[in-house]
Amino acid sequence: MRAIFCTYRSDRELERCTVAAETRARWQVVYDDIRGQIDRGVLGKGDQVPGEVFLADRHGVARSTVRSALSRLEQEGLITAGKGRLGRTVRNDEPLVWNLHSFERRDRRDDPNTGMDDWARGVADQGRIPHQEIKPSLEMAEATVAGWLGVPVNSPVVRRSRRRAVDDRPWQLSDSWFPEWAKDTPLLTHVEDLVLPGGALAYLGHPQVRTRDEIRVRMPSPGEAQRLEIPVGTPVMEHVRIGYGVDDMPVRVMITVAPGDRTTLVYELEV
Amino acid sequence: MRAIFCTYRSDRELERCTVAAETRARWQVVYDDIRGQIDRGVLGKGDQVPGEVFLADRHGVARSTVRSALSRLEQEGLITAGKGRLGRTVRNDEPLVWNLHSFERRDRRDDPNTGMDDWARGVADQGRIPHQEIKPSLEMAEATVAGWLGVPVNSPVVRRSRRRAVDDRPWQLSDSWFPEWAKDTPLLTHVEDLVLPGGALAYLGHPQVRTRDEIRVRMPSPGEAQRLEIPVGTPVMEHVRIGYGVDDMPVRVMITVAPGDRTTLVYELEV
DNA sequence: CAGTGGTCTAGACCACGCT
DNA sequence: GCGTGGTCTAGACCACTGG
Repeated sequence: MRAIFCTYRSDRELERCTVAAETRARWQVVYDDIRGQIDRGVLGKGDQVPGEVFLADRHGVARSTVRSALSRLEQEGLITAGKGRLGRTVRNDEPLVWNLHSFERRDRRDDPNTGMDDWARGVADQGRIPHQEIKPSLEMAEATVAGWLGVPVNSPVVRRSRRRAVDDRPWQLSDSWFPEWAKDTPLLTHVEDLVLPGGALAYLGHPQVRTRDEIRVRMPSPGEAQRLEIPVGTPVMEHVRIGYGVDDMPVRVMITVAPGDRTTLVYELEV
Repeated sequence: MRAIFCTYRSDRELERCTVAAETRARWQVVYDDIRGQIDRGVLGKGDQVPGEVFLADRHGVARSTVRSALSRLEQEGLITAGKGRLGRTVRNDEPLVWNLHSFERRDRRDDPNTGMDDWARGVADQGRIPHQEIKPSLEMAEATVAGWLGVPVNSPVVRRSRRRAVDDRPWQLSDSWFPEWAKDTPLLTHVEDLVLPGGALAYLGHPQVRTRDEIRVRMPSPGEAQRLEIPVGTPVMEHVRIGYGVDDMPVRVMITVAPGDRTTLVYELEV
């Protein structure tokens, strides 16, 4: 029983693990080879990963064994596969900060001059170009949304479905749901950002006085992966914000799905 | 455009699917079969997934083709693989709510009677059994931590490394880092929860008056996956809380890594 | 023991995209 | 054209676990 010491360098610390030689699979040897090169900086961000046939030859294994190793690295979000002559490359993604403490709250920064809402301003302030498409619709509330909004299932609700992009790349899918009163407001008719003094909800007489945010993380569904151009091995954040009015009833529910490799959530709180 | 009819017999029902031959890979047919059964509830949480050989036979494909489909479902966190006779099962995880608005803040709920700190109380209130091990140590600050704490690189800092478990299952890895002053306090010597009136930091004369939380999501490193018993296809949340003191200097940085399938973050905010 | 998933091989054909 | 990854086959041996 011979022991092998393998080192693994994380962002914050160096770890060491001991593995029995007999238990180490051949695909793991290939995996460690590439992973080590990435961690040590031999392979930098955006660099091309050696090809499957080359690695199979070098390690003396079958091509499918190499594919097991590379597919694991893809799952972990370290590399991404191109098509044709491109080959695989080491992933390189710049996360965007999304400040959820200030987002759509007291100190919201809608800009009537540029027509940018709070989200767009936050993106523009980071030197990126925001863009969003909005599709309003009148729908029957499904169970989940009905529960959050505190209305009966299948009662009419207004939905504003957003697809947000940054620098012409898809960034977020964000759906807002409002109770029935919203059907007589621009929330149902206006297809652009609603930039109104104090925020659209306050302007329409239904200010949010309290919010509850729930954050979950999971792998994307095939549909989400397609619409957000999410590569294999990238999780998504699911952010649900429920806004409550002065009577402590929900005035809006917003469900946002954001790719994990392009998003950092921030909350700044006073104790 | 040739159509392939494939029939699949589960224990409970016989299904038939029609697929365009040109547009759909054969592993995707198998994938859609199982995914559909999960989505429609034919396969419930905890149920056993049909075996590889069985599926290969029913769909008339090679076993490795079936494995491609099942491995994709594993990546997406829908099923999990057992060993030996167990086979694969549909995943079944109950997320635990972690309220980060109240966590370690003004309304913290440490309990001197039970010796539970704020986190443990939050878990116990949800009917689960919390447990944590703490390892304090004096270390040299790495670049990341030094930057967050606002101290020189390689200057001495106190680290309290936590491994939290719920119901005897690993739950979080949480490391707190304190500036040099902490080396003369129980923060460096006490290996249990520090339950002190108003919270340890306030009691020791360095209250947090403001915090900044950063939340990121990624796939776990191999070490994290092992220590937290994270199955394939499960992302982690990385939560960084920087606490600032009355002089607006950081008094503590806490980095928490939590498995995505067992955690829901909650922030409740007043507008 | 029988059946499960884990690993592995040595081939094969294809679509794609660069040169 | 040629090398890339995507898909697929038909075998094989192994460790593990339940009945």
